[in-house]
Amino acid sequence: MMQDFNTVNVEATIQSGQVFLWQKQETKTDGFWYGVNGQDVLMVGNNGKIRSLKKDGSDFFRRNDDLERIIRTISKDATTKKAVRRYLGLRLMDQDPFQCMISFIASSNSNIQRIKNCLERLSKRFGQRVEFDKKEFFVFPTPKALADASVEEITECGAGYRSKFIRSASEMVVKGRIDFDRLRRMEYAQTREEIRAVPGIGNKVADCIMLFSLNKLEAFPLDRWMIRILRRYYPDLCIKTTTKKTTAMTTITDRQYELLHEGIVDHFGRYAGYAQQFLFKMERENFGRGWL
DNA sequence: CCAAGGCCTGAATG
DNA sequence: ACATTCAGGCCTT
Repeated sequence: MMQDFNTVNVEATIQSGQVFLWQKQETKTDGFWYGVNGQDVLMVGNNGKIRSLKKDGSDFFRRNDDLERIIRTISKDATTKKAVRRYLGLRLMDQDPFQCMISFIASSNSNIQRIKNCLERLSKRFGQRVEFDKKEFFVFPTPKALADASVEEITECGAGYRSKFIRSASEMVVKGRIDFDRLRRMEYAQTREEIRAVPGIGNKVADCIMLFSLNKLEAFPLDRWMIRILRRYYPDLCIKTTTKKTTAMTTITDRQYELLHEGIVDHFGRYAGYAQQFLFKMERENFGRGWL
């Protein structure tokens, strides 16, 4: 049977935990989405067609990826095959790196709704107001805008103890200590090392930033959910790391994270990040938690 | 290298 | 109502 690898499932993609500043607009006939991506505002129809304020020509849905090949590569077992079949059309997005970095620094020890609130308030306070489709939006703050903000002001946006991380990270970008264009061209391991030097960026956050905005498809964010999934469906992969037989032990050390990631790339291959996205989506749906 | 504790906050739970 | 728990981690002992 011939499968369609070109159609993007916009709703599933936007609601897959990769992005936070998106809103659905319902009409009588169909729906579409508006989203902030860095200094740009995007409008996406259910057909996946994008209109944007800046028309920067970026490949937001990564349409240049060879999905047929990628899916063939990651479909190494029954679990992945099932997840891929169920969510065919789910994509990784290629986000603005600065927004992505701040978003995931803000995400630690938090939840979707609160991350959204925080990022919306940051944008409204420090981002530029723009009009698009006769509607008002606040684009994401520039690195300079957040670097110039006080920690207290960032806290007022609901970032909590992460506020100082957000400001330091922004300063590092302004100073060129973090250079996204350069990181984008570098290898996974070295990129990881550099961004992990940013306060507030640990293993999981680093993998999110790399996978969602720096074109590192072997990045495989291991959060509590993914670790749970791996323990259930891929116990063999976990043997190296989890001799502990605990109940809900879903935190791992740096060393364990590294070993587990190696095992994952061995198993799924160089596009492991796509596998993560499909598995994550499936498990979240199975679990049936309110999501937005 | 590993374990434990603290951390902002607010929605969900009892 | 009110208190407590918990959430898609990270940093410091």
